[in-house]
Amino acid sequence: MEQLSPTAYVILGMVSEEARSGYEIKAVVDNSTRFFWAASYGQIYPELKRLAEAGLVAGKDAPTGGRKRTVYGITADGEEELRSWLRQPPETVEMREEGLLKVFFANVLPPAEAAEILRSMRAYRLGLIERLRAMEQMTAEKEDPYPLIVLRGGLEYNEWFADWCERVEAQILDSAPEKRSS
Amino acid sequence: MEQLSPTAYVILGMVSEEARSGYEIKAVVDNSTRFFWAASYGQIYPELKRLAEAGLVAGKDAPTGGRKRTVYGITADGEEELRSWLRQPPETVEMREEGLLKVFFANVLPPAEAAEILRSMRAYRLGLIERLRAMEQMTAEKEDPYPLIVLRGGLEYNEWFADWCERVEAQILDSAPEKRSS
DNA sequence: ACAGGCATGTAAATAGTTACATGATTCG
DNA sequence: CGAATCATGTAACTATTTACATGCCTGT
Repeated sequence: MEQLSPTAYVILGMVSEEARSGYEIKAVVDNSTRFFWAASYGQIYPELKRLAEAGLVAGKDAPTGGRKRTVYGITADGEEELRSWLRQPPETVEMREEGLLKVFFANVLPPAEAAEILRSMRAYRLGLIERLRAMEQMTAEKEDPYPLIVLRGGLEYNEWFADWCERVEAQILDSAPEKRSS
Repeated sequence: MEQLSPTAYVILGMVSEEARSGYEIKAVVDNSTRFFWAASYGQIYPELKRLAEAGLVAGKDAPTGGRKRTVYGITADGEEELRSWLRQPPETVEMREEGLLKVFFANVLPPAEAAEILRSMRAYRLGLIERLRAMEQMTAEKEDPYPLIVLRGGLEYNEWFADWCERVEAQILDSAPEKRSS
């Protein structure tokens, strides 16, 4: 068996708590890990099949009312695989932040327009903070403490980022040659 | 002309400062933007061709000694395109951080092993900080202030992250049920 | 002579998103 | 009845990395 992709482990982790359908996994991911690891249907459904073939998860019919539905639970092998992955040092660390790229090249713009990039970035981070705060209550209710730890880390990160944007914006405007009235 | 990918703008930005070869672009990216926007040869060379066809960059032979070499410079159209991109609010914001994923699912591990994840993550960030610091001198020498602003932002970010790891590690070990001698 | 860096490029694989198709069920 | 949500899936596309191939030049 070739080794699994990190996205496979998201799914494995998500079904380890309780049996879930592909649809539910997507919903949970969108309300938790998506800020540092997203997953789309295009990944989830094929991956669930692969994991089932590998014997790491097991699907069973669990219709809601008359609506067809398959939930997947983790198997003993799957749990072992999950635990062994958790014990390896993390590898994938990636970031693609178009805003920083724009700041990097901002020298071709006048300072006022460069500052505008920072304002956009800050507004985006403030929006994220609101969404994360809305998720905080729900997450705090579970007995598993780790999702809350991560969520609060996300909040701190975005607060730092928003603050950085504010400081850099001020710095750009401060050092810009100003028009004097005298 | 279909719109360019953000990676195309990295290249456009990189040749806007001075004419550069694909090889040089890769080297500069690896020493600057790669922490928030990477680019590989597999992207750079084909993209340079596309940009040249679109008239946004222009290549010219610039052999070093007898060694064949093509450097690309930005055209007037290219500068216009770059500036107009810089004026749009940033769109792409992505993060894939396997460490946070592992912390998120750490409940299936005993606290001591969960703490180990944080130690790995912190060590990684400390390593990054060293590399960024090594780049700081060189970056500070240029007259364009923006790369230095971004680099220092990266330093602050990684320092925050390393500190967060330390705090969370302590928190996990603190709240773990301890063996008492009495 | 040979190692290492300069230089250009491509093929294949991997990863991931988007958009679409389909259909059932629930709620107002 | 119609809209929203539940539910599963796939095809096409886009993006990106990795690995390889090629060859020249420079310094030891």
